[in-house]
Amino acid sequence: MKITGDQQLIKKMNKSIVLDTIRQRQPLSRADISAGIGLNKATVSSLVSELIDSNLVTEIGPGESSGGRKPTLLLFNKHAGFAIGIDIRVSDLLAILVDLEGNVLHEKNVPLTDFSPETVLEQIRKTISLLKRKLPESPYGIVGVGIGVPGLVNEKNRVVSAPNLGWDNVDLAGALDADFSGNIHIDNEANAGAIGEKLYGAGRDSLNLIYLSLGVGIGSGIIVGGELYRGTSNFSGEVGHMTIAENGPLCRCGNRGCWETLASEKALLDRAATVEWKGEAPDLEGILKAAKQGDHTAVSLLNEIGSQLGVGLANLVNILNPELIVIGNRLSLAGELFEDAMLRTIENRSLSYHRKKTHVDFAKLGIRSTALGAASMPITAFLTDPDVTIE
Amino acid sequence: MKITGDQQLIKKMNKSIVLDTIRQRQPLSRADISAGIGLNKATVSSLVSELIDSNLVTEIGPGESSGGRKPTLLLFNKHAGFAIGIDIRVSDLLAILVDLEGNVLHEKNVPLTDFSPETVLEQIRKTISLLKRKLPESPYGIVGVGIGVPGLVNEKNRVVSAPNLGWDNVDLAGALDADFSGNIHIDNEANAGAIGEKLYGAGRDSLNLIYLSLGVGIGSGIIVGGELYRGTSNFSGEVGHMTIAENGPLCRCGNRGCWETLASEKALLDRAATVEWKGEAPDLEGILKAAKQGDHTAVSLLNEIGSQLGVGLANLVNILNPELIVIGNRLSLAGELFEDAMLRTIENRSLSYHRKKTHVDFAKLGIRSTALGAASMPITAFLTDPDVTIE
DNA sequence: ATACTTAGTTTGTCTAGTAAACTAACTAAG
DNA sequence: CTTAGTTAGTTTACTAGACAAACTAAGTAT
Repeated sequence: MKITGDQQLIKKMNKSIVLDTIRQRQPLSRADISAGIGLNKATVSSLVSELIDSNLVTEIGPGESSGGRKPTLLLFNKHAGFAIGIDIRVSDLLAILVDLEGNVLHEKNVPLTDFSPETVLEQIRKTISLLKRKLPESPYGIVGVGIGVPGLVNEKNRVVSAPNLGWDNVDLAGALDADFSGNIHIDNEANAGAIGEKLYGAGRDSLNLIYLSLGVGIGSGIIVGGELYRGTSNFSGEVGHMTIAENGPLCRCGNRGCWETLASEKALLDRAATVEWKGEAPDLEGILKAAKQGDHTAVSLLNEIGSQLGVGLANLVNILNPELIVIGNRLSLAGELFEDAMLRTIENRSLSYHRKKTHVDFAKLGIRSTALGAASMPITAFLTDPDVTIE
Repeated sequence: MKITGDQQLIKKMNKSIVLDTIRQRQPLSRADISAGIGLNKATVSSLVSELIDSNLVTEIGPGESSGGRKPTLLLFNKHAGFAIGIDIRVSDLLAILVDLEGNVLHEKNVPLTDFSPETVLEQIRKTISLLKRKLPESPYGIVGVGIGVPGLVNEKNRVVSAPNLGWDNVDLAGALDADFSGNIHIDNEANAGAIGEKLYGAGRDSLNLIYLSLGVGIGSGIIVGGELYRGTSNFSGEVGHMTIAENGPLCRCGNRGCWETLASEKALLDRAATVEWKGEAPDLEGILKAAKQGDHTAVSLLNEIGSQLGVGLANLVNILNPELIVIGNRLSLAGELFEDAMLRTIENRSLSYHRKKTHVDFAKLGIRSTALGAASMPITAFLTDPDVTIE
C-alpha cells in the first residue's frame, strides 16, 4: 500500500505537468511554462533540462521578443519514439505506426478470413515486424504496442469473450509478450476508440464524453473526468444491450429490445431484409448509395435507424450528462444520412437541462479512432514513465 | 491553474492519509500506521502530534504489548465537531445532527405543507437553530450544513429545478449563507443518498456503485472510483427518464416509456388505479399492507414493478458495470415485496460477465441515506481542510 | 547611450521525509 | 531478579526538491 507521497512524487508530478504543458502549447518558452502553471522559473528550468537530456524535449532557437531578451522556444520531441496501434475488426485488421503525437507514419490493412486466435496472432506478428522495418532512427524506438479488440477484455489484459471472432478467453498480450516483451496493451475496441477521439480527435477539449462505436453491434467507451471509466471488471460501456423497447426484437444475447437490435449496422440490414430490399440480399454500401441518390426506401430505413439511435443516446445523456458524444466506427461514415433523425429524437427525449450542454459529433479520426487510441495507450505509459520500451 | 505540487501538498496529503487510516482502523498505534501506509515512523509521529494539537485525534492510553513496549492507542476524535444534514422531501423535511463519524445525535422531522422556497427556508432556519441548541461542547462546533433536494442542483449550489416542490432557480445556499456563513452544501437528493450509503452504509467497501433513489420518481447517484460522478452540468444520474419501452406510458417530462412511469411509487399507484384498487384511491401503505397479507392483486402489482425495475437496472449494469447497486428511498422499505421479481429480471437481461460481480442491496441507512450523505459533505470538507467552520 | 524589460541561471534557504541511533517500556528465558 | 531480545516512539543528522532573490544575458524604446 504505497499511496503516500514524498519529494520524488512531487518531482514526477511536476515534470509530467511540464511535459504535458509543452505538448499542448508548443512552441513555448520556459518563462511561458512558469507563468502558465505557477511553478518557479528555476524549477521549470531544472525540469526542462532533464526533459531535454532524456530526448523528450528540444530547443528550436529564439522566438519573438516582447520587449526584453528573446525566449528560447521548446518543442516536444515527437520523434523520440514510436508506437504501433492495431484494430482487429470483423473482416480485417488495421495496423498503424505513429509518432508520439499520434501522427500516422505508416498504415497496413490486412484482410482476415480465418479468425482463429493463432492465425490472427500470426498476422499481428507479421504486421508488427513489417512496420518495424519502416521505423526511423530514434532514441527510444518502438515504445509499445496497443491492440483494440471487438470483445470484452478483463483487467489482466485477457480477452474474455469476442463473439464476432469466436474467441473465448484468449491471452493475446501473453502470446505477444514472448516476441515483443514489455509494453503491450489490449483493450476493447470502443474503449480504445474513446481514448483515440479524446486525445487526437473530436474530444480533445472534453472531460466527460461518450464514444459510441457504431458497427455491426453497438459498443461504447465512457470517459469521465478525462479518464476512461472501466467499471468493476473492466466491462463498462456495453450500451448495445441496453433495453429500449421491452418487447422488441430478439437479440443474440438472449433478450428482447436491445438497442443494437434496433440501431446498429446489423439492425439496418435486418430491417432492409424485411422490406425485401430490391429482391437481393441487402448490404451496407448498397443501401448508403441508394440513400444518397434519394431512394425512398433507403432514406426511410436510415431515418428509422437514426431515430432509434436517438432513443438510446437520449438515455445516455440523461444518465451520464456528458459534454460530448462522439459517434464512430463504420456506420458513422454515413453520418449525414441519419443525423437529422437522430438529433431530433435526442432533442425530444432528453431532459431540457441536460441537452443544453451536450454536443453530438462524429469521429474526427474516421475509421482510425480505435487504432490511434490503441497506439496511445503505450505512448501514455511511456511518457508517464519513460523506461519501459519494447523488445 | 494551480495544479503543481510542493512540500506543503505532500504534507497535506500524508496528513490526510494518516487521519483516514486512523478513522478506518481505530484504535491503532503510531507504529501500526507506519507499517500500514509505508510512511516513516518519525513522519507519522510528527503528523499525529499535529492532529492531536488540532483536536482531531486523541490518545486513549496503552494497548496490549506484542512482546515489547506497549503501543499508545489513537482514536479519531469524532466529537471534535458536528454537522447538520437535511433532506427535503415531498411531504416533510428530515434534519439530523451528527458527529464527525456520522452518528446521529438528534433528529427532527418537520411536516411540510407549503413548499414555497420562503416557507421551506424559514423551516430550515428554525430547525437548524433548534438542533444547534442540542449541540454538545466541542472545539469546532457545527462544521457545516448539507442539504439534499429533490431536483437539479447546478455546480454553483443553485437549485435549478425541483418540479415536485415547484421550484425554479432557487439559491438555497445563498439565502442561508446570510444566517450561517461558510460551509453550506446543496446537492441532489440521490447524489447525497449515494454518498451517504457509500460512506456509512451498504457501499462502504465499494468503489463503483449506483444508488437508486426509489420514491415518487426515480433518481440516482453514481459513484465512480469512490467519488461522486457529477457530469458536465452537475446533472448526472437522471435515470428515471431513461426510455425502456419506446411506446410506453406518457411521462410528465413529455416522453413515452420513461423508467419512472413503469417502476416508481407513482407507477405503482397509477397501475393500481387502473385495476380499480378496492374501489378506493390507492395509497402506498395500503398496497404494501395488502401484499404482506398475501393479497393477490397487490402482490402481482409489486411483481410487475419489480420486473420493470429490473429492466432499468440491467441497463445500468450493462452500461456502467458497477460493483454494487444500492436501492434506497421510500419504496426500498418494501424491498422484500419486489426483490425476487427484480433480481430475476436483472439476471435475465444483463450480460453474463457483468452480473457476476454486481451485487444488489438495499439501503442500510433506511430513510436517512440522504440526510446522512448531506451531512457528510461539510464533514469531508472540514476534515480535508479544518478551517472553514460555520457562523 | 541610457533606461527599462524579459529570459533564464545561480545561490542560498526552507520544508518535509528518511535512516539510523537512541530512549522507553515491555516479555521471556535462565 | 537479571539479562537478552522485542516493540514503540523520539531525536538527530541528512537529503531532495521547491522557492525567492540576486544575477547574467540579451533584447526594446527613447
